[in-house]
Amino acid sequence: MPLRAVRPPHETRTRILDVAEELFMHHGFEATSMRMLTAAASVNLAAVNYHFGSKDALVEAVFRRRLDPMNAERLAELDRLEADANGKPLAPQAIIRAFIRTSLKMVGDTRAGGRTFVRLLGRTYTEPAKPIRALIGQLYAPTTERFKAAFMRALPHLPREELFWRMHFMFGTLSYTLAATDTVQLIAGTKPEDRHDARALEERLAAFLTAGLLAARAENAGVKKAA
Amino acid sequence: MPLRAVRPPHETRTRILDVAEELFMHHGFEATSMRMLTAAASVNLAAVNYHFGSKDALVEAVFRRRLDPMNAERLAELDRLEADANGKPLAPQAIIRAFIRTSLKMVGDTRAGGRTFVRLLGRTYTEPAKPIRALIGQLYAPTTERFKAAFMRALPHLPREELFWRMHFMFGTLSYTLAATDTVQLIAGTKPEDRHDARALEERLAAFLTAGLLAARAENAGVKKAA
DNA sequence: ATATCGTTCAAACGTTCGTTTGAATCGATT
DNA sequence: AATCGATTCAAACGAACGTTTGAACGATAT
Repeated sequence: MPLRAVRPPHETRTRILDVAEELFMHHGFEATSMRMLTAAASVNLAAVNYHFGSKDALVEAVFRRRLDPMNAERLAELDRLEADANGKPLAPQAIIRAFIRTSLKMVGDTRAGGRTFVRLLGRTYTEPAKPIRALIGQLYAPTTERFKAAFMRALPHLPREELFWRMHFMFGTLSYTLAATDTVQLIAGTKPEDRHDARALEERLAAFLTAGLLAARAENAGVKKAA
Repeated sequence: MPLRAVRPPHETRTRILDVAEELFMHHGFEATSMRMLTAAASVNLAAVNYHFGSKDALVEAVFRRRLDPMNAERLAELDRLEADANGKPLAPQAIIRAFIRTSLKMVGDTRAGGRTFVRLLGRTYTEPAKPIRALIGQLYAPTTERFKAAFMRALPHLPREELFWRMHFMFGTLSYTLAATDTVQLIAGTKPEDRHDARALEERLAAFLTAGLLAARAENAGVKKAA
């Protein structure tokens, strides 16, 4: 007779979420079938539909579980910075660090599965499946608005349009870094143990992004024109 | 009696490639079925397997068709710069422009479908499907090696490890920009007509990337420490 | 003990997938 | 006009997909 394991409440739910996070990251949403997912989680095939309703709803649940706390933490860090500043504009790099630190912290966090998620997230920004992107945009909107406002106060002389683009670039660099850090090795040469060191990565990224954000507007001075 | 259209040689092949590029971009690889693909291309369901062998082989063909000329053009531009420089190291921004210009030119090119491809490409870097990524890395390897060498000559005092990371960041910014320019609007505010202006985009990107590449190594000077 | 509620289970549902098949049709060559 | 290789066609293949079903189960409360 088969043993039925005694499980704490919601054990099945969270195990499905954990495994889904992992498999979605490694194979993508579509390529992850309910059968391989439930098998890997050691739950019955029908468990996903019972607990979440559908596969799509599971995808949404995977994102919601992590994204809300993440953005809350980002906003809390920004709140703290602004409280300390007593109404003065913040240093641009401090804002940048407040934004990227939360993500990078999770890169180093192998145990809780945060690393898997943050990679999944970085990849999903550029994914075509529309309802997922819409959800993410919606969950992110309040956070990006707050950071946009902080940057505008910190850089009053930078034209808004230019700021929007540079935020776009910064966001791209971050999400690509999160998504591709150990899947893409187009530029070989980085030491593997280095790639997951959140502290070192924050330094590198903060330096790069701050310089980019504060860059002088482009002119062709000193650049030999090609063609 | 049904008319059979008279087609130039390889018409079917190229039409499949064009439609595949488009559909892969909009829905992803897995979500694009052979049936919708062949229907959109107005060819028989069996045509893909006849001309390409399998769906995977079609994906590979889609990338090969565009990637080889793209990288050839990049290398030609770098060759030209180096010939003009007479052995002197190049200006970093000139190298950056040589790399990004080819991609950005295609963003503006709606007619030939280059824009669709370059978005597809940008997205695929972070995709999990392994054989595709391996193929792209392999097709890109000679190009990135040449550019890496050019950067090393241009920036002899930048530690190699730091250079590798910054190339990684630059690459990420570019590919995210290509992939997400009109699919993600996390940072609202950019004028839509602006997003496809290759010339303006090159200026913005070149300014951002050059500053990032040349950034001073990170120290915490002037940054109020949080926590 | 019995009823109840949330959960798990094996089995099956209809649909869609990528691929294969063998005949029909085309244009070019004898 | 007959032949031949290349291409297109309609139809079918087995496999895998997400989801549904109804019974079995376990713990808790009556």
